[in-house]
Amino acid sequence: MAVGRLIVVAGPTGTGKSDLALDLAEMLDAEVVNADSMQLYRGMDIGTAKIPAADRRAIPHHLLDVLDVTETASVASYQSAARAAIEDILRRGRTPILVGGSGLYVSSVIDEIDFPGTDPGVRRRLEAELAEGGPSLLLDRLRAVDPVAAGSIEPGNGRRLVRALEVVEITGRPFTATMPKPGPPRYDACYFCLDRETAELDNRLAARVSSMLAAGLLAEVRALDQAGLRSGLTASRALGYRQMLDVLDGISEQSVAAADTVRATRRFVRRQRSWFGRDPRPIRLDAAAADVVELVLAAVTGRPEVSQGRWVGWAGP
RNA sequence: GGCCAGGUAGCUCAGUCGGUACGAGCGUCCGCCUGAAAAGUGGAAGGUCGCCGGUUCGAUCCCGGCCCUGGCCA
Repeated sequence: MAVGRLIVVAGPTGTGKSDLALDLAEMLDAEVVNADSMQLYRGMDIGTAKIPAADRRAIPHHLLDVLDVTETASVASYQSAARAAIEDILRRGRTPILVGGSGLYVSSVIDEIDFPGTDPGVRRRLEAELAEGGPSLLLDRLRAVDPVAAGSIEPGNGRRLVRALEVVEITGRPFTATMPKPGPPRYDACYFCLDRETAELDNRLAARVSSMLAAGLLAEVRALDQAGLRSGLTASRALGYRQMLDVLDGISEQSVAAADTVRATRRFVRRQRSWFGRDPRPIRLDAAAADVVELVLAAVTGRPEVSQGRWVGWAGP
């Protein structure tokens, strides 16, 4: 039963998105498209909670293991790859399910966002200037060339200041520093946001980190270290990986690193909720509800039990 | 039992040579987010400064006693 539209399963990490996607995929003759910035990396398996190939129930998964840890991930390239994968799946008469917790990545697929180009040379120069003069230098410069952007970027956010200046310099046009208002999603997407009660999610996260360690996370990180993980701008910052590198360096004990990872993950969940929470479009589901799969199927096939924008299950976080 | 160090924000600790705690990091809460987004960033709430007395115009800071913690010695 293909439904001819995109299904999106987003939400904070550790809520059970990947498992739900597998269940849905089986029922809908669907294929999974990853929307998780870290599962893009080859070899980052345990720490990203990537579903092992053997457990994928023969359901095709796209955009997993497409980058080397030394490569820098980027939304722009993700956007075109993900859209291409989705369009191909639809063309073949199957159902694409976009699954992941990277808010900007999900948005890049279903929203009308055009990412202006980039120039490594310009970028490098601006970054050097940031390192030397600090953000205030760049902010002053941005004020002169693009006051609107300068007004909406936090004065201390060097990263965004660099990007804004880069865009202005290479395109000659102002930098759009605000996200577009949510409109009708592309691909007629049926958009779900999965969540769980905070206390329950906290427990799951703690348990997940312990089982990652038991499953050999440290060894995975050691192997990736040999493969150049440290030189990867994005991959080396991943939750769990950064902390395990500290263990390898003797900077912290494994137990401390584990606690740090849990804490950092909780902080991440908060940012994810802040991101997804403001989007009025998704149907919010409690992953702990016994009938999540049925609820999703009902919504996807247009039956009235589930209404857009309403919490289903519990009242929401 | 004696000696020493210490008891300040939920946690770890700064600090006040007596005048309303400029506290910090972490945690918590609330935001932002257009080519690093598991990244980057803004803000807020939290304190009877162990307890009881004394000295003083005034004590978290001085004095006495007590309680608690850690260490050392018997």
